Amino acid sequence: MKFVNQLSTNRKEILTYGISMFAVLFVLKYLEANFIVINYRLDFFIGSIAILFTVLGIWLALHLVKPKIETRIVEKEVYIDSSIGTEINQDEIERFGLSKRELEVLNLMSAGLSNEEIAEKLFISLNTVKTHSSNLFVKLDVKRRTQAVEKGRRLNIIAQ
Amino acid sequence: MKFVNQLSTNRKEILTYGISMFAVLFVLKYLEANFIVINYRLDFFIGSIAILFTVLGIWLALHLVKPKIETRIVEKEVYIDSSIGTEINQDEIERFGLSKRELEVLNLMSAGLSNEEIAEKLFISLNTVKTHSSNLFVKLDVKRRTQAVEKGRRLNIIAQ
DNA sequence: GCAAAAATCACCCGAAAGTATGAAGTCAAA
DNA sequence: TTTGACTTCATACTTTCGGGTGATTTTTGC
Repeated sequence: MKFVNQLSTNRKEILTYGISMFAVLFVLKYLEANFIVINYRLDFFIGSIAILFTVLGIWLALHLVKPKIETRIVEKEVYIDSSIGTEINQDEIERFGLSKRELEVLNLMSAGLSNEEIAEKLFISLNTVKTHSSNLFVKLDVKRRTQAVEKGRRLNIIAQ
Repeated sequence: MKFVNQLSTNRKEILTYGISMFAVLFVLKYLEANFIVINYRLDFFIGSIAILFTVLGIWLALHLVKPKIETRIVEKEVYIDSSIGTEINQDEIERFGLSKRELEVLNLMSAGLSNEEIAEKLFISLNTVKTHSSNLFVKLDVKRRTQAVEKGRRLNIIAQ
């Protein structure tokens, strides 16, 4: 199928889906055995199933599709001062051993986003953002996000 | 729901989905009327419906999700005078009606200080710092200190 | 193929930040 | 003189941040 190559092999998602599907089918079997729904309103019943699994499919797709963009260190304008270079200092990034994700988090931090907003933007959970930022603080040897931003800006790690 | 805002209002897709859904339900009604499938293998039947609508849901999601805009790293080099960039914009300060104290707090914030540290530095209580920062956020129309710092920097309100 | 690094997520807990509200003193301008 | 902006502080409350820990999965380099 067309979308197969767009899907990642996230087993947890698939497992969750499988379990929910079996759970629903199990309930159906129960209902069938007890003649509660089946002889009463089959069309309504089928409709519910359809809607339910449509939602499930949508959920599945949205969680399995890999977000296309990974890195977006966007620099609309690079202001170049005649004396001081405003380019991003790759050496400093390596010196502090910052990962790609940590750098993304740092940049979004400097844009004033909360952890929650960063999580939404990067399609990851709030906890993960916390982990990244926590590691970032250790690596940069700072205590707060404002300090991290300040240091990152000073070292030209952040897109100005 | 969470994914709603990720969806575009593509009416053609929705229409197609609606039509297919009704078509399937129509077929079901036919089968029901003719007692072909219903009494035979309901579980298999339901399973098919589930799979069918799951696929439909996946298809729907994949076609409704807004294509992520690929952001290119366009480096537009803008040469500027070193004097202009570092000058504090007094007009902007007045435009937002920032007081002297609020400005001090903002500057210390941008240096990465905590409210506690700002309080010590300015010889005022923590509560007062909170009041100043709170008023500052209202005036700058921001929600967080990081946002305030970002905006302040962008408007050249903060000493670089 | 396997070990290391990176990325993901969860839970708990305390600290810091931020909101809301009220109040009181200073000081300049109307 | 009184009005209004500024500064100061407090209490109570909610939200967000950050530390610590542990775990799984994915990616990557050898």
